Amino acid sequence: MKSESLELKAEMLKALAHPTRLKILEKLQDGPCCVCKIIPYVGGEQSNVSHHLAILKRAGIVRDKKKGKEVWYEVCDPAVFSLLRIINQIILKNLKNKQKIMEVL
Amino acid sequence: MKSESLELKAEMLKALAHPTRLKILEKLQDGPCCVCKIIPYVGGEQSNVSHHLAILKRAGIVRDKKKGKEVWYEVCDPAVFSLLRIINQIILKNLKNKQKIMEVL
DNA sequence: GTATTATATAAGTATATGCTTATATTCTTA
DNA sequence: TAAGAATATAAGCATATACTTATATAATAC
Repeated sequence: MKSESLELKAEMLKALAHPTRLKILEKLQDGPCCVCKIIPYVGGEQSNVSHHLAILKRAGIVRDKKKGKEVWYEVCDPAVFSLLRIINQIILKNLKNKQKIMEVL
Repeated sequence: MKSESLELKAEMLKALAHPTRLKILEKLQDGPCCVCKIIPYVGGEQSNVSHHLAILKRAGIVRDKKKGKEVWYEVCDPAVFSLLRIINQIILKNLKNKQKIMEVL
């Protein structure tokens, strides 16, 4: 992969780097979901959620499908959940290390 | 993990979500490295690189160690590289899917 | 055709982020 | 002690991001 791929990587990471968007992905982990269900799950304004969904879609993380008045979203590549699990591990390890340092002091 | 962990996750992802910082991590993949080596590798102003290193450090992604006038940085948890590999996969898959769609059109 | 529903998009505003220039701090050497 | 090297931090400014309110668009029902 070429050096401009750093830009692509940064773009995708930036698309993931927001609690509301992570919350959306949390919901989509169970499978495709209608916006009408995502909004109450996530909380916040409809337009805000819609905007966050657009960011995820533009980044290629989710895709949408219209069904009548409804729009359903699903994750494009489940590998994104593996990624989030690694983040979990790193954070847990960080917290444990911080605890250890506190015990030494 | 509790729901405030979404904030922690977003924070860490945000710390990763910049091409300069990804470039730094690329350098640190080979092992600990002095700032004096990171700066020319990454390019850009010394102060800018220093600032990016501070962001990575604050996020718990890297740690530093002073050696005389020099400061050496290393990655705290190599799992971050696994994370970056997954990002690679996702992006590659996206590009391939885009290619397929182009062929259909 | 009108009204309602579901959702995307626009516009405005506050805050965050990123880069550059300048400066501060620490360490080493002569 | 002064000078130079290495790096962190401050300040200023431009741009990006995030949220709210308002509006546009498409689908459905009557």
